[in-house]
Amino acid sequence: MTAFQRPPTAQEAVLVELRARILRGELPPGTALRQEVLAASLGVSRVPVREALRMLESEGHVAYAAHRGYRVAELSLADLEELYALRGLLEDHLARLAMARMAMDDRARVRRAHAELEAAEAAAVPSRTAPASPAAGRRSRTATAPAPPRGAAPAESQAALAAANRAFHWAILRPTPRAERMLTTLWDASDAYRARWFADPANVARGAEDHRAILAAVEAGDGPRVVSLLAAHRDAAISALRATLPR
Amino acid sequence: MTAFQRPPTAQEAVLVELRARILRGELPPGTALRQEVLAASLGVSRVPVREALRMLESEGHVAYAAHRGYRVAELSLADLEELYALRGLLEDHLARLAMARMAMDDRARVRRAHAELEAAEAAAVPSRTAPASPAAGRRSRTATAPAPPRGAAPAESQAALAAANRAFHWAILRPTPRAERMLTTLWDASDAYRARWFADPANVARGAEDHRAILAAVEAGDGPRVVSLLAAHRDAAISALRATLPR
DNA sequence: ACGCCGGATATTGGATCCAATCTGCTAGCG
DNA sequence: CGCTAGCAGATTGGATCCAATATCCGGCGT
Repeated sequence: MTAFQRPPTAQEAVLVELRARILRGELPPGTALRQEVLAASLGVSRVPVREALRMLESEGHVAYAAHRGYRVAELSLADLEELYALRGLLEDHLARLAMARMAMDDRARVRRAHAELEAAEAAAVPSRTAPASPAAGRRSRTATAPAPPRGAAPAESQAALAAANRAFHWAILRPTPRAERMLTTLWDASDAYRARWFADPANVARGAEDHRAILAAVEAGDGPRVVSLLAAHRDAAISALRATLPR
Repeated sequence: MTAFQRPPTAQEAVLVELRARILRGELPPGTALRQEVLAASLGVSRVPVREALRMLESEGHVAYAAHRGYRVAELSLADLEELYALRGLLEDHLARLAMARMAMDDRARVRRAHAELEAAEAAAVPSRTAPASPAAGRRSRTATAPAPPRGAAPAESQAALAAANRAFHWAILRPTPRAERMLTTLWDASDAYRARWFADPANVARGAEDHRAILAAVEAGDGPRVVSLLAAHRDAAISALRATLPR
């Protein structure tokens, strides 16, 4: 019954859709983004596309060169390291703060978020129909969506997993508005790569274990342990991501 | 001989100019930004103005409501507190890191930055021709520049002071790229208010003292002291800013 | 008298059209 | 034979025009 949350403006719609496509890993890093093509593909003129691209640039999702257009931002190794250093700094701080003031209903919220996360994790590993990636070849690096993995589930269930994962962490950290903006930026920056990583069920399973341990520590009210488990969780992620980077 | 660094695109020029006007304190927080007016005032059409405004929105300098336009962002008390909490977190970290690896020529850079800062501070307090603010009245809150303080210097010498101040802190902290983006955002958020604060020579003088003490600690290689002096410096700023806020 | 409804105006959002810039290719010259 | 100049196509940037939405104000009904 929730009437369509239709964005009141086309740019907004374009922005949301493009951001989603980038973070999901369609439109992989490096892809050139032709305004005309995107406009056609979304059924609007080039103007709202341009404005959405500008915003994506400010958000760091696309790189821009004057008169040469936009392309999906790529992640350098140095950038990855810095990203996680900053995440560590912020998340440690937030986790300590949050654990110090964690009340009963906060704990309940974390538990609920974890329940949904487990559901999403289960949904993302249903069939073993995800072998090695289908020899991606050197296809033209342009805005053609790279054919979602066969089967119905993956595309959206992975997006759901990413969302549930983030919600779980957010429930623990309870970031204040500006901190949330920063954290979102930092998480987003690696989402396109993480999408690939989450494609392997084994990785999802390992993450799930981490999450259960973290939940337990939260329930126990063991702040320092939560902090260190989160740090370990990030460390696992960073070394995994290193492998998916160009070289 | 440095040929004009003319931006290759009008949006860029508009972006830079509008941002400067906002951070300088012309276009005070809350001002409504009419696209038509800005476009005329800058000699371009509305299109580049719109795109610049979008970027300023992503940067947090202006607030946007669909179909209702843009206005210069205002700072709430809660926002101010969070701002400085995050600055503290980041700057403590960066300062510790930087002091641990500070080499001789880094120190020289800090010294140079401080010399320029002192010059800027001196230039910003030349004449005592800055009494109480001229009863601002309730003028229509629209994009009319609020008549720069009389005399030739203030407008640009204050901008120079702000720049030199930032350069000094940057020289100490040496932020990595993403950290710099974050810090810039955090500093920018209060610049419009700080502009008012810096209008009073007494405040500039107090800041100058802080800076000298900080420089001394840097030269002495006393990391912990640098960190604590920087913290005190921020504390002074935050309590000063609190006073300039709406209520 | 108060509140709701409807139209006029101003302002923003979007589409189309034109101009400026870049890329790649081809031809001409050293 | 390699390099540079310049031309053609493609793509982005900007301006003008039109549509959609919000605000403001006056009139009507209860």
